[in-house]
Amino acid sequence: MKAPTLDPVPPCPDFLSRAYWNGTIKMSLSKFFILRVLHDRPMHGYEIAQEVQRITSGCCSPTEGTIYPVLKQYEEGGFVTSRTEVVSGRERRVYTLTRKGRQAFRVAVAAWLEVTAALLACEEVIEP
Amino acid sequence: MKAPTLDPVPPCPDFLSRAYWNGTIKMSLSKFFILRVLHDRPMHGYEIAQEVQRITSGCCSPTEGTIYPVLKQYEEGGFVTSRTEVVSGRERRVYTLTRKGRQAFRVAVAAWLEVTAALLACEEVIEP
DNA sequence: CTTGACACATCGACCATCGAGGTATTAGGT
DNA sequence: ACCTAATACCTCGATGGTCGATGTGTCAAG
Repeated sequence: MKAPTLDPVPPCPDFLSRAYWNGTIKMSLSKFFILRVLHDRPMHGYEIAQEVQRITSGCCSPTEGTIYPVLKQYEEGGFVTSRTEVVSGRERRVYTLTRKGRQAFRVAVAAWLEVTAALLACEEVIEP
Repeated sequence: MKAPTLDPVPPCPDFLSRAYWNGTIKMSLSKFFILRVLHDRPMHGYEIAQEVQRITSGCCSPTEGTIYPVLKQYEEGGFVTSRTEVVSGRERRVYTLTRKGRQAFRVAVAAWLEVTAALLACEEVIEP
């Protein structure tokens, strides 16, 4: 009841659309920006999503399907700790970045900055 | 004859290692940088790999398993054209960026530049 | 005559993300 | 009273990008 066409080799995406590039860009940034916003202050999952969207000007907006598994992974590895809070009757799980989490963030930033240099250089290539 | 351990939920990667972050960073950049190097001049697959590695200071080094499927996709969509050359007895397939390919590159650069701003801001967060 | 660089190609696996679906509570509008 | 939207959490399947292994072949150097 879905696709009559079955594509073992999917066709060409729309490389001309901004949506395509935004999509692929997101692919490695969510994990990074989750560390980024927790670096400022402890937050709960829902808040993290909004905050990431805000600081990236909407360019990067991880969904809940992304955030909660990642937070679980981070907690498993000791990069964040979590505690349960009750705010006006509602329960929420607040995540705090650990010392180890800050270290990880520093490594991530270093890695990204190197690529950023190459990225910025691309701007000049376009209109010489 | 392989893994005795079977992980439906894989454990925590090493978020402290540069290798991890380089790995995830690569995940959306190869397609981008392939356009980038072809923007300079026509190249063949092998050369593209080396050139991408060079301009990204080794940070991004797409393998052949990445490059050839991507080139095929680009050609399908009319973003590159290819012709066969024979250089000192060896055959090679040389790829040229089309007008449409240049357009796609411009869209991609615009998308990346927006994120880059948020990325650069992260540097200042670390040591206030 | 063997080794390593060049050059192309394919395949299975892995991992990050999304979107859809599910469960609850609270606040506000009518 | 009732319904809806926003808050808040969680899980699952599908999609898509990349890697590493594997295979084929040519050429140059030792």
